[in-house]
Amino acid sequence: MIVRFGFVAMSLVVQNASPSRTQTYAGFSKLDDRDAAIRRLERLAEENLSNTLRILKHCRAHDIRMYRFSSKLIPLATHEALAGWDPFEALHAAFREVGDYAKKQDMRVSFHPDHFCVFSTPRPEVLANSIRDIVYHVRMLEAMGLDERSKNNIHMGGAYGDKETSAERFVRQFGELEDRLRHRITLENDDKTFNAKETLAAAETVQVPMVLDIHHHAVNPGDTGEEELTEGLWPRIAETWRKERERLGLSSEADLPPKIHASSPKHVSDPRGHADFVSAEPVVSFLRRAARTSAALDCMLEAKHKDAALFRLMEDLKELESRGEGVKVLDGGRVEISPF
DNA sequence: ACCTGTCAAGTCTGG
DNA sequence: CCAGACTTGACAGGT
Repeated sequence: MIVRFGFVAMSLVVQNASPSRTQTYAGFSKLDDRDAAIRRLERLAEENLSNTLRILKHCRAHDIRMYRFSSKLIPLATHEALAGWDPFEALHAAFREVGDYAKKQDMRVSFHPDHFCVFSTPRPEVLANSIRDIVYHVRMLEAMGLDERSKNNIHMGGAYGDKETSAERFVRQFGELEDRLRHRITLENDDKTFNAKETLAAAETVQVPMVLDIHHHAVNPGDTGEEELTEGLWPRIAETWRKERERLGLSSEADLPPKIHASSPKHVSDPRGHADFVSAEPVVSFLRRAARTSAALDCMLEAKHKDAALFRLMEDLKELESRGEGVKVLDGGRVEISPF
């Protein structure tokens, strides 16, 4: 199985390259020239996009083929008070340049709208905000000129005291989204409410691919044991991706491999928190089992130290390779994992 | 230059 | 019923 690794949003290696510079609404409304204030937001967005491009070039230089964009590329993008503002016109060229570069380097890119995007919510205004947030993220992918292989990963949301009803509400409300939005979404198991089995059931029902977070699974496994995860759930998760490839007319698993997230617990007292780095052994242990089913897989690292954690993991993988642990570091940032 | 409280947004818990 | 925790990088205002 061929595995590629990626990291999230910012680089700890490239200096002064934040893709998430912003402005508070309090600061924005203090400026009395509204046009100038809006131009300032657009200037910040251009700076964020130009730093995003710098990070993509850094990825290319280090054979990193997977990256998650910051959701904060455009400051105050979905704020109520800026509802009439369309930043995409001014940012057209900047978005296109980022997208063109990602395509040229054949990078897998994505977004991860954060916890304000909740399709299980019983509150109509929260649902409306969630749709607005998804539209914002989809418009960014479209402005980059990226096809539907590039997606926005979300969680199902809260349980509100009744997880079953909540899951049904998720399926109903999510199902009402137009195809243009639905085809841009993946579903991920979370660390305290919807576990891997429940998330997979929902993903199968609404027909979107599922992203498996193996750290979330470790702290929120439900009744799913390790054996059932790799022998029972993983083949079904891989199948959600096969269906998506079929829908997109892609023939090879390498064209859109299943995706997982990996991170390590911050501390025994805070097992849900993300550690600075990622321990290689538990990840390799999962990958070797997944390799029974899959020929390709992409793994997003969610570590505090971002790309620095990725570089350290690659060094640790080389160490495992030298000990004959079923790992082989290839060129192009790819790692070959042998099944066991 | 550095430190600390705050930030647009949601949900859950505990008092 | 409401305040605070959760989580995160960066702003904003202070020294």
